[in-house]
Amino acid sequence: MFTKQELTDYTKEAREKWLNHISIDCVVFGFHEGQLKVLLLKMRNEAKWYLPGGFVLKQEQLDVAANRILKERTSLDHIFLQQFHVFGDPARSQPHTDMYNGMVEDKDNWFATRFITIGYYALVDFHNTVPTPDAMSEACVWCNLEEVPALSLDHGQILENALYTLRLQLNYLPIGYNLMPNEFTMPELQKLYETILGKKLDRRNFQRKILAFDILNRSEHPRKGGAHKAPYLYSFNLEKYEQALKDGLASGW
Amino acid sequence: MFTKQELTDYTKEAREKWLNHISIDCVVFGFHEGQLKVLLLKMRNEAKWYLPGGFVLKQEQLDVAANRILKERTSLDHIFLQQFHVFGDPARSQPHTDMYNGMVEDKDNWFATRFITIGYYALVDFHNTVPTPDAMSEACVWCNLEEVPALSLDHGQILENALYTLRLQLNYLPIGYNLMPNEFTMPELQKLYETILGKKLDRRNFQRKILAFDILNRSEHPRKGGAHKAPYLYSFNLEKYEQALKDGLASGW
DNA sequence: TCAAAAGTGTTATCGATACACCCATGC
DNA sequence: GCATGGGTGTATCGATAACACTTTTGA
Repeated sequence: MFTKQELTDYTKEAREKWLNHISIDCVVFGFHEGQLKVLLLKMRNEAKWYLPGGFVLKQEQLDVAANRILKERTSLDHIFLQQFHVFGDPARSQPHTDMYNGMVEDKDNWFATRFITIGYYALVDFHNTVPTPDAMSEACVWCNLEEVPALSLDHGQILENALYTLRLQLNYLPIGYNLMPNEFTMPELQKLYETILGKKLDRRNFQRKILAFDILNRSEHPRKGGAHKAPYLYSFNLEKYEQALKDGLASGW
Repeated sequence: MFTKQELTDYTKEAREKWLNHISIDCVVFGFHEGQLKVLLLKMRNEAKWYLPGGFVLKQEQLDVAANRILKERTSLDHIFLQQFHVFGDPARSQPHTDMYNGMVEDKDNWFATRFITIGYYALVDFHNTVPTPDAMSEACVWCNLEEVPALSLDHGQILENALYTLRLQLNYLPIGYNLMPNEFTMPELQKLYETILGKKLDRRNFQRKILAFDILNRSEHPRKGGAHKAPYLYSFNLEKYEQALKDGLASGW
C-alpha cells in the first residue's frame, strides 16, 4: 500500500494537516429494491473491508468533516448525518498499526498512533449516490446489510451500534426523507420501515400511523403504468418533517 | 492560576502523559431533598464555573478515564456513566485558550490546543458523594439544576444536552438505582422522576407503571417514625434492573 | 378528630392490533 | 374473471389517564 518513503511523507504531512488521534467513521445506509444497504470500502490488494472514514482538519467542525468525508465517497451534499458514539478502545488501532509495523519507526507512522473514532451514521438516497473509493481502497460498493462481510478493526461493532441507534431513533424521529426518492408510494415507505426494523408491519396500521405523524403530502395523481391498482404517490412535507425532527415523534414501533 | 514556568512544565508533562486534543467532561447528577443537582467546580480566583473534566491517558479506555476523573471528584467507584455526545467546535476551546494567552508560546501551552471533548453524564448517590475540587478549582459543590450559573466554555450546552439525553433515556432505561439510596419509598422515587421530567405525575399511575417494570422489591416492613401513614420501603432488584438496562423498557412517560 | 400522607381500585378513553371488504389492473 | 396489489373501515384489546375511597398517624 505504502512504500517506506511514502509512509514517512504521509505521516509528516498528516500531522500538520489533521487533528491527531481523532478519526471519523461513517455508516452510510441506503435503500434499494427492498434492501437496506451499507457503503463499504475494500482495501487495495487485501481482502479487508472497512467503513468510509477520514480525519478532521485542524480547524474543522466535526460535522463538517463528516460531511466532507462522505461527499468524497458519495458525491452527495447535505447528507443526513447523526453522530452516535465514540469508539476509543486503545486496542482498536492495533490491527491498523500492525499493517505497517516495522516499516518505519512509530514516530514516523501516522497509523501507529492511537485513534479515537467518532461514529456517524448517514442516510442517503441510493440512486443519487456515486460510490467512490479512497486512496487506500480499490472498491467502494453498496452491500446488503445481511451480507456484510467481516470488517476490519472494530468496524463491525461500529456498524452494529449504528443500526441499533437507527432503530432506536425510528421511534422518535421521522426517518425516510433521506432514504426515499422524492416521490414514493405507501407500500414502498412501509418496506423501508420493515427493512430497518427487520420485521413485517401491518399494511393498514402502518398507513394510519405514518399519516398521523402528518409529515406527508399526497399527490393528486396515482402512479400509472404498473400492474394492479395504481398506488398514490406521496412526498415528504419538508416543513413539517423538519419540525418533527426537532420536536420528536410520539410513541414507537 | 499558573505561572509562566508552571504552564510550560505542565504542558511538557501533559503532552507525554495524556492523549492530545481529547478531553472528557462529565455532567454528574445527584438527587437530594426533591431536587435534581449537578456537580460544579469553581475556578480558583475567578467567577467561572465549569463541569468536572479531565484527560485520557495514552493507553486508557475512555470509560475508564471518565470513571477515574469522577472518582477524583466524588470519591465514588463504579459510577453509572453514559457517554452521550462529542463536542468538537474548534471555537469551543477559545475561551480556555484566552485564559493563558500571551504568557507563553502556543506550542508551550497545553490549553492553547484544540480539544474535542467527550460528554458523559453520571448518576450518583448524593449522600455517598464527597465533592472534591481539582487543581484548578477552589470549590466543588452540588448545585440545584434550576440555579446553575452561566458555565465556562460550552459547558452550558453540554449540561443541556446531558439533561436532554437523560430525559430521553428515562423512556427506555430503568433509572433510579444510581440516584436513590438503598431503600426508598414510592413517593420518593416518584419525586425523582418528576424532577427529571420537570412535571407532575399521578401518584397511582406512577406506582402501577413502575411496579409493572418488575424491577423493585418491596420490603415487608414499612418505614416507621414519620408522621402520617407509614410508607412501604422498596429497593431495586439488581438482577432484574440489570436485565432491563440491557433489554430496555417498553413505552415512555 | 382532623389534616395530611400513603395504599388501593375503577372507569373512560385513546392508541395499537387484528382483521375484512372493496377497488383497480393485467393476464 | 381472477389473482394480485392497493385503498379504506371496524372491532377488540391493552395501556394510559383521570379520578375516589380507605387507612394510618401525629398533632
